[in-house]
Amino acid sequence: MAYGNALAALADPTRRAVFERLRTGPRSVKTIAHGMPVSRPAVSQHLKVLKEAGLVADRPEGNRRVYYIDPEGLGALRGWLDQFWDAALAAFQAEVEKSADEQKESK
Amino acid sequence: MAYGNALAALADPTRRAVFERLRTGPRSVKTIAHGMPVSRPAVSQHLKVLKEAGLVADRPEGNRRVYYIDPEGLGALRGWLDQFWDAALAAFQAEVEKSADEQKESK
DNA sequence: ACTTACGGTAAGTTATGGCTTACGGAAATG
DNA sequence: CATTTCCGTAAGCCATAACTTACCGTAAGT
Repeated sequence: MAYGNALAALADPTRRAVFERLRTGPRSVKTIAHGMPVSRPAVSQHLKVLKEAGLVADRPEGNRRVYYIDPEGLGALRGWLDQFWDAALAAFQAEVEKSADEQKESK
Repeated sequence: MAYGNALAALADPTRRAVFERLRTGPRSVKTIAHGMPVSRPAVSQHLKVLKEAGLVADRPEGNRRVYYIDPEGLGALRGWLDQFWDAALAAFQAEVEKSADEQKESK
């Protein structure tokens, strides 16, 4: 269920941009919002969603709040994806062979 | 940019359920829709979105259309996630140590 | 040929969610 | 202690998107 919230959180382009800004390291809200096409409160709301999804965590630093990526949500996503990876490759390979057979038949 | 569409496609719970039904192997639209809380046309619309995101592919089989998972979209997602994984772990570890230092200081 | 099964598309309705402005509180600065 | 900086929350607006029903074409059965 955890990966569901993570997927929903990362679906929005703006929120994903917020998340991607944390890839290089921890940042304050101000520096995250700087240069973004939306207002600072909007960024705060996005951070809240990301936090609830387990994708980011935050720490108070004096006047500011510093956000950073939380591996928990990221790990849940990876685990969910890996469930599909092997099965998907096998199924896809079978389809390729099936279409190759049809090619041969129609000759 | 491909991972963006994939994330958006998998964000919706119903559409994700459709996708997850293909994990065990190829299926027709009818069998996918069977037992779902939404109508069959809704399932068709979800399949269209998944297909445009590169997450599924389809093949005609007589009267029916059989859908199966396409590794392309899945792979794009994995690649994008991996970009964050190492950086996230390192950053998170640094935060843990920082909070441990503060504990020691306040003693 | 008629009928049934299958599935994609169109049109219309409704709920959700992302944005803005306005406000409030807490910590630094002077 | 007044002011400024930083950030979160509330209220309201509006666009998007996930449904529904209705309809259409195509392939299989009888």
